[in-house]
Amino acid sequence: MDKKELLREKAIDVFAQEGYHDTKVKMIAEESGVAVGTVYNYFSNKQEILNYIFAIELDNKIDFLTKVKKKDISLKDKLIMFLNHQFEHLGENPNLAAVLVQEIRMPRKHSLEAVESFFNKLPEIFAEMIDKSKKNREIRQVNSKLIANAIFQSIRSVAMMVVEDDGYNFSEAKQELINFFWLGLVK
Amino acid sequence: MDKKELLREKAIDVFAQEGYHDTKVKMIAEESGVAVGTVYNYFSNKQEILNYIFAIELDNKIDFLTKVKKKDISLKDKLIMFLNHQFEHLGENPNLAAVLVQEIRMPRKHSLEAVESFFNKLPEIFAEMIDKSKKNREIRQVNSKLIANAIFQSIRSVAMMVVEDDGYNFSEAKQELINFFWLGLVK
Amino acid sequence: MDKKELLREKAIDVFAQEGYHDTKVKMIAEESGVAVGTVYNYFSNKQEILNYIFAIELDNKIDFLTKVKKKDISLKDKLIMFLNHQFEHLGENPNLAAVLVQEIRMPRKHSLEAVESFFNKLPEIFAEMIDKSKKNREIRQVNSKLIANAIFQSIRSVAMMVVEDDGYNFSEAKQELINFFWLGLVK
Amino acid sequence: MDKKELLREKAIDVFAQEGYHDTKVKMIAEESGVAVGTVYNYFSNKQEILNYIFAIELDNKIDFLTKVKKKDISLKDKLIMFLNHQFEHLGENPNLAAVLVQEIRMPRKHSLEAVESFFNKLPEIFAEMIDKSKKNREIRQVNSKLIANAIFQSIRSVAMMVVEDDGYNFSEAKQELINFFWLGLVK
DNA sequence: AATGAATGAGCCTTCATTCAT
DNA sequence: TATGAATGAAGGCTCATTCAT
Repeated sequence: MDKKELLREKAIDVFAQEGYHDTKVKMIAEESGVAVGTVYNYFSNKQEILNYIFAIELDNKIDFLTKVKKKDISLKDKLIMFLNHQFEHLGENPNLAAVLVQEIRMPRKHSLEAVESFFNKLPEIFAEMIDKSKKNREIRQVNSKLIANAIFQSIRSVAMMVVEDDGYNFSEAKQELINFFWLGLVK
Repeated sequence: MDKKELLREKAIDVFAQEGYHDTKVKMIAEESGVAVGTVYNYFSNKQEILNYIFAIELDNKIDFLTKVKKKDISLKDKLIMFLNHQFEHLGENPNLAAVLVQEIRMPRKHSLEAVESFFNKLPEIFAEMIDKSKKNREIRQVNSKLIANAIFQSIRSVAMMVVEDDGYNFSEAKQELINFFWLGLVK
Repeated sequence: MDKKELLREKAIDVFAQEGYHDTKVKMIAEESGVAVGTVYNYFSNKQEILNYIFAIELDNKIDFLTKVKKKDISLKDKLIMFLNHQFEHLGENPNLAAVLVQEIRMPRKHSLEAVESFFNKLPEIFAEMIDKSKKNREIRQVNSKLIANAIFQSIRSVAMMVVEDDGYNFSEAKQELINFFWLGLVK
Repeated sequence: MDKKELLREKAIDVFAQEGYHDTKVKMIAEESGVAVGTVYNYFSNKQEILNYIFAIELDNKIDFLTKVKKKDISLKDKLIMFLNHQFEHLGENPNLAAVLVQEIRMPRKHSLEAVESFFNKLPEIFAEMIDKSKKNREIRQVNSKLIANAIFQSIRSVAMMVVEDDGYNFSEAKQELINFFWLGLVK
């Protein structure tokens, strides 16, 4: 049994429930059925736990996006693929969604490496996809970075809404966003 | 001299610089040139300071949005008005922008009243504006609440980008967003 | 009432009783009748308390030795003056004696500033006194620094013996040391 | 290969480098190339490691001093023999010297058996040698125990100086001390 | 209204020690 | 005998909040 993975999963639950700042390391330990000290055998401190959670997601998403980026399909289809992947993943892990959304980049202050990357690298890849599509004359001329950010944040926020509020379902949300984005982009 | 207002302004600076959690009440007192005890003569606790900051902004924005909502102009023009107002305001108060963006809603947990409202009421008003426009057949049929949220978060995130990164200017950002949103909405 | 002085005095008692490492900051606080936090209003950390104790003694002793050094009397009389001063002071503060003796210089490792100085500066002044006496042909040619150290440590150790063991009295110890040192030095 | 001996030697190195309190048992294990658990197969706890180091030295020195004591030679020659033995030994094991000097007796508190003995037994044997010499009218009447202590501490402190500071050599230090002690003692 | 010293609950982290393998 | 992951008691330190002046 991979204890680090166990701790990561339980940490997600506790962070989601309590918020990072109100989470005591002891809670994560108890939730995981281990002693506090054990947590520190796998993470050097509390921040590292959060960082690790983001690092895993970052890897996961970068892998996926990089693969999607290379595909010879329309930007719209790429967006669809990402939204599918994203919403499926978060739908299965609502607590993870909560953690990813609740934590924010601390502007002007050094924050955790993986958290920082999460908010920089991912929109960057989006921007590259948009750029490529611009060159292909598939979409109109837009400021790629800016629009990539807007899209990235929209997705995050809508994901949260859906997870929080039972009135929504992922499939509807997905359709809405795709249409919204696509019409906003297409010539 | 209104001391509460002084404290609010200095608190914005410190929160922006340090983040809410890393800000010590003493920092705000020092920045304001008063003793810690004085802070507690105007705010019952640290959270209340943040809450007050959001409350002021919330009032400001609700007032503005309510007025805009009533106007007999197109949704696009309403969006333009809001973006103008928003970006002007934040451009003059980059630290305020940082505070408003850095703080996040704490899902599933009781958070501060005004902060909560900020993230609920404002998108709600947006949604109402969108609804109205839908009825007028000005725009296509969209899930108002969902799209309102996406727009609201996009604006927040782009505002932050512009404030953080000198490579952007508000006027360009505004134009990009308006086009993006409008094309995404219009029939 | 000078609280820092109160804390210093109580800290001496607790350090003497328990040893520095076994002393909990809470013990000092309780002994002083204040809350833990109060200790940290006067000292930035536990080490600083010990450092302050040494700093005070260092100042005291440097002042005294510097004055003695300047006097136009024999080295023997200078030693007598120092021993008188030293043993009187420690006789009145046995706990202080215990603290000063129990803490030792950590060779090859950076230790506390005042503690470090205590073990360097004081023997240095001794060495200077010996040097002067050597030049006056009052005593024989010795390695001043080395002998100064030997004398300094002898005094420390004997002071401890006397404080610990009721079988001795300061006056006898003083006489013994003076004779021992002096015969060892004189031509 | 005697593992207990290996552990003792490596422990001396680490204690010398870090000081007893800052040494983690894990460091000793790593330095020795074994697992932490293994350390506990040879020593019941951390204190026992230090105690064992002192016990070995104590035995060594008691053996030597007892033999020297019995010899039919002058006290001066006995002191010379001890200093020779001492400085040779420590010169070959500077880290050992550091450990023996850095640790101090904890007055008024139960400390480790061998450490305690080290600071009591050795000066005691010295005192006996001095006593014998006093009876033989070889030296003047002195308080044996007190002077024995002074000598013992002087040697410790000077040994440390020499080990620490390359400016000294054992042979010079030895000569200085012998002269100093002897003149201080002789009629 | 202003002050700022005092408070003390509470949390992160350490690390000597254990014990199942 | 050797291992090293697991343990959990314990302590240094923080900082929001209070309140006597």
